[in-house]
Amino acid sequence: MTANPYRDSSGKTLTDYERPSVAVDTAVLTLDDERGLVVLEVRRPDDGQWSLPGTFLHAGERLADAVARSLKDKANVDGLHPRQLHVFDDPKRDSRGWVLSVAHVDIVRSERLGSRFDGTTRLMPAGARHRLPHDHRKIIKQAVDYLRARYEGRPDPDHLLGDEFTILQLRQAHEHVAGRPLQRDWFRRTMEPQLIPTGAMSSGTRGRPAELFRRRPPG
Amino acid sequence: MTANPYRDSSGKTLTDYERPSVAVDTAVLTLDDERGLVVLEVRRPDDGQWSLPGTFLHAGERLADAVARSLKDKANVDGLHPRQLHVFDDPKRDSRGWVLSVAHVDIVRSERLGSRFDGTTRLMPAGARHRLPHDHRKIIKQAVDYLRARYEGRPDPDHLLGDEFTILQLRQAHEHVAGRPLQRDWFRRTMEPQLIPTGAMSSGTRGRPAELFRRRPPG
DNA sequence: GTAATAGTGTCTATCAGACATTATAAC
DNA sequence: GTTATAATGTCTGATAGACACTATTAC
Repeated sequence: MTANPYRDSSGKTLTDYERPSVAVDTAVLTLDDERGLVVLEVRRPDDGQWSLPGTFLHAGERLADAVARSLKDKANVDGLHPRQLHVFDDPKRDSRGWVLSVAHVDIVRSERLGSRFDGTTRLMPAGARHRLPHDHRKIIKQAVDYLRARYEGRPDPDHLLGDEFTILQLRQAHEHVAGRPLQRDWFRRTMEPQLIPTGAMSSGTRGRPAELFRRRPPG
Repeated sequence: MTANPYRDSSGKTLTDYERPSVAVDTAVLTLDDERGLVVLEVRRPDDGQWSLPGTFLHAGERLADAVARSLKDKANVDGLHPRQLHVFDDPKRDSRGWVLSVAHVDIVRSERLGSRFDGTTRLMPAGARHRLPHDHRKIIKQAVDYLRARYEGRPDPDHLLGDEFTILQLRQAHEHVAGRPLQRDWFRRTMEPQLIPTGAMSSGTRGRPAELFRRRPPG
């Protein structure tokens, strides 16, 4: 028996199967000085419901490209590098039909969201218990869990800070991600081996100026 | 404006979009006394190629159900509880067309694979570098990484052993998953608080009989 | 008896956590 | 000078890792 690339092993062609629509939904997080971790939400034009930005996958499109497109179209945000979290596959989860949704996460400097639309986007605390459609609350929880694990022990892997920063700035970013205060001495001692001092000093601060560091390239 | 549940925000209906086929592929792992972690492979009837068992998602089907169906049909194995790993989404990854594949992992006692088909299934070491289609090597690597993280510090969470076992049996199972020897004293001391002694003893062994334990219910 | 494995005791090096001290800026 | 923050030093309690010793079986 020769292989027919357009048939699977049961002999059916691909189009013999009904196929699901595939969507992407993305939790875009950033830090807010007062509120800590906040998540980007967009208002749907049809029913006014706030939700995570998402879209249907277009023909032949990569998931990451669909995420980028949805963020550009619905929030006017670009340049992100989303990572997959989970596929939500309950056939009844979307009233519009059979829709699989691949949840994604990314976190960016808040300035990267400066271009976002005014009236149709907002930033809400990641822990807020307000109304969201479908599985979006679960997505946010998974996104936060993912980031907390990712940030443990590594100096700001997603560049929430610029290339140079003081250890205080680094610790405050990590505390916002972790959602709890971190021990000052221990934080410095675990991070410093992974940093390179620049020699330059911070200025305009209250007490003794702090040294500026940059991330040590892994390896 | 009222919401139309059968249109998305751009006004297209769901059927206006081309949809991908969605497949599942599963790395089913078990322990082999000699070879350590081994993975279940099936031979495709059309071209004789060995690969991870997989199938296309049927209309309205859950991913976990498709995994269960593929394992029953292609390997005569059932009763598994697969977990998602990753979606492979390269539009050109499958020569038969546009196919997204959701990779899954599970690990079971080897007796659970006792019913598997003779000529069309085999167990191969998870680290073997033999030829596999598509992204199946990546799936196995992710599966092993997932299980190693899952087994760290917890006594056999996926019940590779029965309800009762000695600490030696437990350590050997963990060593096979970890792919390296584990320290005897430390292993006992971290595991024992998570175990309940049954009072019964192992018998028929070489040296002093070992006490049998069962897992302590979490909490 | 010997060999083999189970289980326990103890020492050490490491490290998270806490606290104290010194250094250097703004005011 | 005082106040605030940075940076460093030191102590302590917990624990991974190593080793030794005792206990109990098969042979």
